[in-house]
Amino acid sequence: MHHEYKDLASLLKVVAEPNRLKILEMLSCGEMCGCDILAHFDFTQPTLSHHMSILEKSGLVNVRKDTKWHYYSLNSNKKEGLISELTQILSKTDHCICKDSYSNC
Amino acid sequence: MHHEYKDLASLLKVVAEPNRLKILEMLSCGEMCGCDILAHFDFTQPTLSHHMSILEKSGLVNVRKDTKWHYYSLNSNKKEGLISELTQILSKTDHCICKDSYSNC
DNA sequence: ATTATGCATAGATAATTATCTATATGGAGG
DNA sequence: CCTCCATATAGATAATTATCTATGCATAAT
Repeated sequence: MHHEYKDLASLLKVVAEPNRLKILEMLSCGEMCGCDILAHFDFTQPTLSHHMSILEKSGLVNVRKDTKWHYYSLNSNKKEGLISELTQILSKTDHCICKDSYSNC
Repeated sequence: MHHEYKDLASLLKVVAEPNRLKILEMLSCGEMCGCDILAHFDFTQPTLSHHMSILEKSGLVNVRKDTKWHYYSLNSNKKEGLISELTQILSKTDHCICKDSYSNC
C-alpha cells in the first residue's frame, strides 16, 4: 500500500467522526477556545481534549496558547489540501493506478 | 448530534481506509469486476468482499451483476455529494452552527 | 457430471478508538 | 496561600472493524 493512500486515509479518519466534524465547522467561523467549544457538546472535557489533540496532530487545527486559554483555529491550507487530494483520487486522471504497468484492467 | 454530522461522518468513514481509497481510485477509471480488483491487493477474497459490501451500502459504488461476475463502478453523484458536503462543512458559511442562537461564540 | 471460478457468509481474533472517572498541571484572582 | 478555572494525562471499558480460515453457492468450462 502506497503512502499516498495511507496518509490520505489517516487524514480522512480524523474528519470521519461526527463530533470532530462539528468542531471543524465551528472553527470555520473563526478562532475558538476549548471551553467555548465544549459548551456545544454533551461529552466531558477529557473527551474534548482527546478530539482536539487528534485534530491538532493532523495539522487541520492550529493552537494559540494565551496563558490559561487555548485558542483553536482551522488550518485552511491543510483543509484545502485534504479536499483537493480527495477530489483528485476520486476523479479520472491519467496517472491512475489502473493505467500503470502492474494493472491488467 | 445532528443527522448531518453523523451521516457525513459515516460516509467519510467508508472512504477513510487505504484499501478502499485505492479501490475507489481504480473505479474512477471505469467499471471493474471483483477478481480484477483483487489482483491489485495482498489481502484475501473475503476481505475484498467485505470492502466492496461497505462501498456498496454507502452508495459510493454501484454493482452490475453479469452471471458469474460482479462489475463495480463509481457513483459519480454520490462522490460529488460527498465532496461538496465536506467542502461546505469546512467552509465559512452563514448557516454555521456558530451563528445560531444556542451559540455563545 | 465433474471440476474450476467468482463471490458471499460465518465465526474468530487482534487492533483501534471514543468515552468515562480520577487526577495532575498551571495560571488567575482574591 | 488558597481556591477557581482551563486543559492534559492515566487508566479502564465497550464498541467497532479489518483481517483471517473455512465453507457455501452459483455459474462456466471441460
